[in-house]
Amino acid sequence: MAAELPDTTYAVLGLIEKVPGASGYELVGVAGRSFAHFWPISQTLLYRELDRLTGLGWVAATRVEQLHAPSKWTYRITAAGRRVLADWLATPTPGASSFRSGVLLRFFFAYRMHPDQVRSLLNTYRSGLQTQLEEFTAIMDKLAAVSTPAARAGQLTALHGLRTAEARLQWINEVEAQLGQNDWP
Amino acid sequence: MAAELPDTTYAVLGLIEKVPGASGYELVGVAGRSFAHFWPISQTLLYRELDRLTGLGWVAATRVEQLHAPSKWTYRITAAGRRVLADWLATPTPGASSFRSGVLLRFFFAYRMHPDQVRSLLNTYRSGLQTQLEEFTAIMDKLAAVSTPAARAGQLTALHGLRTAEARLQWINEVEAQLGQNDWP
DNA sequence: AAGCCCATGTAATGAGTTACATGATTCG
DNA sequence: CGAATCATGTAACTCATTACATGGGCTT
Repeated sequence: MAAELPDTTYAVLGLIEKVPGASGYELVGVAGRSFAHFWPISQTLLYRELDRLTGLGWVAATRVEQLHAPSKWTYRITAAGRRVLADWLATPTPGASSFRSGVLLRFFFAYRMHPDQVRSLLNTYRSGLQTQLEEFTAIMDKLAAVSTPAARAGQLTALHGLRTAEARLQWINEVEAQLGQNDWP
Repeated sequence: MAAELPDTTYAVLGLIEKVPGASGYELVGVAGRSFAHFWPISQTLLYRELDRLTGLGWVAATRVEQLHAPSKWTYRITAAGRRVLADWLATPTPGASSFRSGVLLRFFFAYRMHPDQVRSLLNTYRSGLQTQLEEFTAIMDKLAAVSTPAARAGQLTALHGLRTAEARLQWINEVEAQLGQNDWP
């Protein structure tokens, strides 16, 4: 059995299936606007995965000359690629998820900080979450107009982010309530 | 200014301040049982950070010979270490957080899968979240008995995980309701 | 004797990032 | 002319993981 590939590889593969004939540059943009919220990747990495996928024969690259812009490579999924993508989608992998939060880490060690400092930490967190909330809401609104299955799925993943952000904003309120009662030190 | 250090370094530093005189081995255990939920680190990495921290003079290492167990190094935070820890805690870094979910990634591309397959994906997710929920609840219960500031902080970070898991379980229910109406294809 | 806990470490590899280079075209 | 967009890539680096090695003591 070949070495297991990272989920990032399949993420790019899935994106190519979803947006056929796109260039690497375009895929960077789409990735940034779609699954970046729960699976961020950098431009360099995406290009590397493109190389890997073509090497594996899971996608086919075609050179396209353009008149009013530089030439580019465009990508399409192959039959083999479609097969492995379906396999990967059907593979249950509960472990493949990671969450790292700098704010929470600080909060965990903030037990002897001044309450005001904790409050400011929470405010930083809150504004970040509020931004997320707006982003996810915007995505849902935008996709509400489209009635494709892909848009449905996108809407629901956005809803996941929305619900998560809401719950965490609620958590901040709970914590602040305790801070208010001088229940901290 | 020196190169910026990863948050992991400060995580270990904070742990040493919290558990003075612990050995590397013990710290691995404590880290796994405490902040691993929002900042997982491996054994090797923790040992590496220990080296770094002693090299920087932020912690002091002392050799301790034991009668019924192998000798060990124990660590204590220094005055300099306490200073940088306080600085780090006060530094707002909203960017330092990352979330990657294999389940969500699959869900995003699952728009042409059979509803039953999606359901099974959601069930995998649900059982993982339920496990988390129990873990966080257990932590909160255990810490409820302790009345130190550190335990308070630990309890509240556990609550963060709890609220997040609850919201996501709710999300699963929402999605399943839509699946039931054959609203998927 | 087998297996677990304590205790620390090496080696190899990989994923992912930032910073930068290049060059064309289009728009104000 | 300068800035933005399109388009791809190199280089260097670091964080982090997995797998493995070692060895003593304790327990069953």
